[in-house]
Amino acid sequence: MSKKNQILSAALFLFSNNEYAAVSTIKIAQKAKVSDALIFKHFKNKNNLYTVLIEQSEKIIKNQIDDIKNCVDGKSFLKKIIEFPFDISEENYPYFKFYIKLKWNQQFKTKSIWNEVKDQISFSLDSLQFDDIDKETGLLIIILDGLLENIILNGKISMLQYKYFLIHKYTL
Amino acid sequence: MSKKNQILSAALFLFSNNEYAAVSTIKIAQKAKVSDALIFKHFKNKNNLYTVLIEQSEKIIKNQIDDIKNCVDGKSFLKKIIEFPFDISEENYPYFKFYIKLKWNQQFKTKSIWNEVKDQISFSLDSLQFDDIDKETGLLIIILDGLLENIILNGKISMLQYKYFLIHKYTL
Amino acid sequence: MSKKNQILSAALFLFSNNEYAAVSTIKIAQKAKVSDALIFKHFKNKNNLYTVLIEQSEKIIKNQIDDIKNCVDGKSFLKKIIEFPFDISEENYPYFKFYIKLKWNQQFKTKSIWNEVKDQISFSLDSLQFDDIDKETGLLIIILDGLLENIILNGKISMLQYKYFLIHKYTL
Amino acid sequence: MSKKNQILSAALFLFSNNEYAAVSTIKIAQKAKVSDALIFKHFKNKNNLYTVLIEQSEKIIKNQIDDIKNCVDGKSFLKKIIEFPFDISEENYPYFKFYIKLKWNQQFKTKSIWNEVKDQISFSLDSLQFDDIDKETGLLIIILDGLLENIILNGKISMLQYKYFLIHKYTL
DNA sequence: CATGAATGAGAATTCATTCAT
DNA sequence: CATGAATGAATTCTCATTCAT
Repeated sequence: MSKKNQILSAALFLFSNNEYAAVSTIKIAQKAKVSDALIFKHFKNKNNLYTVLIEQSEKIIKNQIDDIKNCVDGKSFLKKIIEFPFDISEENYPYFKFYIKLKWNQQFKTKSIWNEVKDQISFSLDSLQFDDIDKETGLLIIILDGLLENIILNGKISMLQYKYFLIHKYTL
Repeated sequence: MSKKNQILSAALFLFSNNEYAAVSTIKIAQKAKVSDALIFKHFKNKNNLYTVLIEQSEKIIKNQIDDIKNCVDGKSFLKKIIEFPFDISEENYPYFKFYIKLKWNQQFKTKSIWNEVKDQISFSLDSLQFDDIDKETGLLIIILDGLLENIILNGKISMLQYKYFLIHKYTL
Repeated sequence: MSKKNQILSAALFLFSNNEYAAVSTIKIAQKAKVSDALIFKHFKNKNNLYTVLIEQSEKIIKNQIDDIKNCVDGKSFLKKIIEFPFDISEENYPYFKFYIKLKWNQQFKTKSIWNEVKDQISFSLDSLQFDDIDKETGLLIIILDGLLENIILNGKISMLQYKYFLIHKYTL
Repeated sequence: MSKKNQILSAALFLFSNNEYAAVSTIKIAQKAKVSDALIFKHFKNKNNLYTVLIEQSEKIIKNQIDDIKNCVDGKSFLKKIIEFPFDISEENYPYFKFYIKLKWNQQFKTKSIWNEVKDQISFSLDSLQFDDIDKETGLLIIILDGLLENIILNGKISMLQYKYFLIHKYTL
């Protein structure tokens, strides 16, 4: 792994578990086994490193979401989307944790993770004869958000029951 | 308002909108129109001030929840609990924002806001002939959590539609 | 004991065991079981309290020395002066400790404890047929200083042997 | 001189003339013509800088003492040891002043400067037919301590007379 | 590409002191 | 006489960042 990637990886881990201000560049450098000056060779400043991580996370999350977008059938798409929070590889947890936590930070405007699939969710729910598609869509997103957050924070085991429960509830 | 309360109030506002480390005691003092030394007369240190705010928030949130606990009828209780996030007085938003955000902080173990009413939710759902009470309860709590978080972060207006939608969905 | 004396007593104890700057007025007040504001009612400022203690110590030490000055006989006076460091009441140790330590503090010019009896020492040594009275006097004072300092710092027990040794050495 | 040594040197000078707490890191930095942050790059904290100085002083004092230890003849060794306080190079005064003053500080246990030569003093006094070697040794050390302290605090000039006086007294 | 040395700005905290009561 | 509330100044220490090598 290149030193730049060592820095990114260390920073991601630290930022995902700690506040921005609580993660000093020195700590990042130490965790990355790199001199602290090197951080400023690769990134304009701490904030820029943070921004790069945001972009990286966005990209990785988007990629994961894209994997289920090609599902044309409504039922199987909904099943996929409900399973999504449970199927995230644990090595990607930091990206999600980091990104989701961002919503509490006023300075960064982040988009909802589900933005890209919102329409497809609506479409699928429609095909399943749901009324009030907009609200059903919004509700499902709220649920997905909750599942994901719980999994990221506490692990997937305790949440697994809800996967089957929801699949059954939506008759998928 | 006593100077101690000025400090608490300023700190709550700042902490609810910013990271712990990003809120300096000087900023708190300035917002509270008080010398920063005074903070340390009233609180052992910054962390103690933070802890006091956690306890205060816990108490205030608990009080609000308690207000709906005396509702004996299942249907009206569920209605109340769904309306709860929408009925929070805006002046209490900082307490909720502050407290809910805490879940991202590893050092502080916080309880779920709904802990105190979880049993009553189960009981009420049972009385409404729901199957799989445990999971229905968990799901509803996930939804409530999502509603609350959205309201706290973005205001209640955009979420209002979900209040009526859920009341209707649960046939209350 | 008056509160003023409580302050003086607490301050003496603390100053005798710690540096000036390491003894905060708050600690003095706590030890004296008094509010810290009271210190400034009785003393203009911390430095003044310190100065008062210097004067007090000087007086007490002078009083103790005076007790042996009335000894007219050379031999018995020398015996008395050698015994002096061993005869100090332990409750007066703080005064001595406090005062002797002062010599390391550039801002305060303190006189030697033996100043008042220097002439009498010379006189007594002369009566015992010593040559080079001035230097013998200076040497004895160096020895007395050393004894006293050791006793104050480590207790008298380990030094007791030197009392008899010196009395014998000076054939008293 | 390296900046680290500038810091050590400035700190030694300041600490040897002032209390620990009265020597701020800023003053050290100013005297060393260095930013105060640099102090904390080279030393974990102020206390660590102090500790390093203690070790340095111990080493330097030990080295000076070692220089006279190789004197095998009793008489000439005693002469050397009596001359020792007068032969200290003035540029080393701060080390001695700093180290000797330490005995008033409860937190630091320091050894007597003469520890390393105590046996040799006993041995030499024995060879000169003194009785009660132990006490004679102790007494001489008290005298040496007194001489050294006076020299360090007030300069050697006024004490010089005692050098010749003692050499004569011990018939060296 | 990589680092060690260096620093200015800012953080939390302590302290001596004042003042109203 | 005694205290609680309040503060400005100072202190130790951390941090993001720069620069020479």
